[in-house]
Amino acid sequence: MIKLDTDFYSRGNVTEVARDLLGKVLCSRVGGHLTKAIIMETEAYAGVDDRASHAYGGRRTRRTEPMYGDGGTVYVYLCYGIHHLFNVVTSTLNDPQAVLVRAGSPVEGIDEMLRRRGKAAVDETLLSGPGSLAQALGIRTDLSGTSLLRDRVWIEDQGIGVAKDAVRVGPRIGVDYAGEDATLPYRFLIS
DNA sequence: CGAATGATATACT
DNA sequence: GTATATCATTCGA
Repeated sequence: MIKLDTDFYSRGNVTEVARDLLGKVLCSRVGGHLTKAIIMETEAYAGVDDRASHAYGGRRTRRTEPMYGDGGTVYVYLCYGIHHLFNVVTSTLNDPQAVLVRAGSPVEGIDEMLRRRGKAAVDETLLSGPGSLAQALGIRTDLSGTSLLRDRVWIEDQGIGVAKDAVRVGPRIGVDYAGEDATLPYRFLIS
């Protein structure tokens, strides 16, 4: 049970980090509740050259500021007015690369996840979809800009192995507006 | 399949 | 400062 550190996040290769995050355990301690989930699906957002990224072309606003932080910074933002999307900043200062966590598998604090999601029993939709995942773990925009090296949100390596042929790669979801960059194989998921 | 939803970015006054 | 188009989605038919 090892908390991932800066070396993991700051490798400077987003797609590699996105791939390696599969099988890791995303943990949060919010409102006194501990929740943990195995990461099942990720997407890489490759900085200023990626049209799907908020930081495309070096755009820099108050919302995207955390993306320009050091590796291991948390970037949470609101989409469609409702959904909180959880991202992990990879790479180093002023190199805005990030990994979006899209889906997970519940490990701990399941009762609390159910309560936050308004569900009575675990089903496959509990942690599927970036908005749902963030909601179940209690992740909201107030966590944006915090560090994964602290104790509110972090990621552990519990030694869960992911076979190479169990990883599926494909184009990212919901980024049609990004033109050619929408077809890049930046999406990773465990089948 | 289609509507809801509200913070944010951008272009104005 | 104010207005409006936009959006890395979800849920209910």
